[in-house]
Amino acid sequence: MPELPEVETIVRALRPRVQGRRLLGVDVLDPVLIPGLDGLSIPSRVRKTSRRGKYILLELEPGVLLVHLRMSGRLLWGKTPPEGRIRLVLRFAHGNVYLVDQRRLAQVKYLPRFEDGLGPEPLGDLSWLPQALARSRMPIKGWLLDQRKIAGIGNIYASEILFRAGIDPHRPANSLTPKEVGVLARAIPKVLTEAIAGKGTTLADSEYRQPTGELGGFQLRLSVYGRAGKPCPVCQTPIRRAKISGRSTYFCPSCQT
DNA sequence: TCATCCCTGTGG
DNA sequence: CCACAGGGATGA
Repeated sequence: MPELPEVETIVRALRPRVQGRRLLGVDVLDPVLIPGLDGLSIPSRVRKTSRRGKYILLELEPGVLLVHLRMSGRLLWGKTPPEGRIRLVLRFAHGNVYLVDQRRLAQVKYLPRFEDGLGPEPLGDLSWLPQALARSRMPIKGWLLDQRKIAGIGNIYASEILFRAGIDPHRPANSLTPKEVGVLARAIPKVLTEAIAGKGTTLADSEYRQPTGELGGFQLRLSVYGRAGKPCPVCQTPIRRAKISGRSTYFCPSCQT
């Protein structure tokens, strides 16, 4: 479930709690293979806490603990175990990080170093965007979801970004005009930073929580995602839902062309 | 670029 | 019962 804004919210909350602290132990409660974990020597100081795309990185001494929450993972901070299916506990002197994961799809790895095939971050320089889009015939919605092309955008924010940019999600990436690419390049960081400011999106049936257990707030600001049949906030035309790149996609058939 | 799978739960 | 859920790897 978590996309870049949710992961960033989680990392920002965990950083002051674990960065610079000594990781005293790792308990694996769900019998699922966690690659490399047997090579982790404890205790190990957390040198740095960061995000790359939708990955959470805890840089240790040595190596890096990588967490990807996939669909239903949560990282919760506390002194006592929270409700839910706890898969992993990272123990510190003053509290613990719990990985709770209903669907057990989350991935945890301990690697000597983080190497990724991820595309550039969407909050950085986007001057490369026109060239990259010109090389692809994928529908722009699917292109935004492809982590090798741009890292961190997921299904909610792909719909929200394209609404903000006024671009039909079906459009082939290479069909966007230079002007449209410019509008898109501004919409991407705008939507994502607003969502970070809102502490992420917690839908009604969503698993996402901040590490404190609090809900996100950006669900109140969504324009199209999950709103099929409801009026477009700009022109009142009913929002439509379609399947693009195998995922539900929401858009305004009037504003997005 | 699509279907399929991973896993579990919920809602129609 | 089937469809679907904010992700992504894989193989055709």
